[in-house]
Amino acid sequence: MSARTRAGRVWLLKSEPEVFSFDELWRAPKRTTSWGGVRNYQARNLLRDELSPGDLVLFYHSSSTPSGVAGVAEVVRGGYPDPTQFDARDPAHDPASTVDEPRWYAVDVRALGALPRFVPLEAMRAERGLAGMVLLQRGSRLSVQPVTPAEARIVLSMGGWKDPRRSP
DNA sequence: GCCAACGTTGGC
DNA sequence: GCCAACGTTGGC
Repeated sequence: MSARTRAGRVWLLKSEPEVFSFDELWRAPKRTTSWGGVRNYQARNLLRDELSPGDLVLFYHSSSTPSGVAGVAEVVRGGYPDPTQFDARDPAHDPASTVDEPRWYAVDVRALGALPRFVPLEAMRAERGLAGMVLLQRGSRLSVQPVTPAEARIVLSMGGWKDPRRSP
């Protein structure tokens, strides 16, 4: 494993760029956002239990032309109750959820940088080393996905990524 | 816009 | 607990 990913694991987070793009994260205060509104139990479990500060994030643009990995971010705060579930005006409001027993979780994510080269889905499909990626599995829809270190190295290399956290 | 794949809901 | 119906995701 490279030093780049030594400190933590790597995740792929999907977002529709028309709803929230990597560029919007880049321009956000502190380049940070609360990653919430996820209403799938498998993804919820990952947000709540697995994503940890320092973990790397591949920011994937879905339902887009083309779809693909647009940028790199990092987790800066691990799972905490997703505030949107308590907000009656939020589309992700969940009336069945209570503060004492929250059902949904969010993490905070900070942009590290756009990939010098956008990595389209099609290019990832063509890469033998990425054949096992959750993203590329038939019917895969999970919006929070684990990425292996080897897969991350390939995607980051395709994108021309140099980790600013490691640069002299 | 189409539709395959998947997750959730709710009747029984 | 089963499973049909329905809603959503997301590539094309």
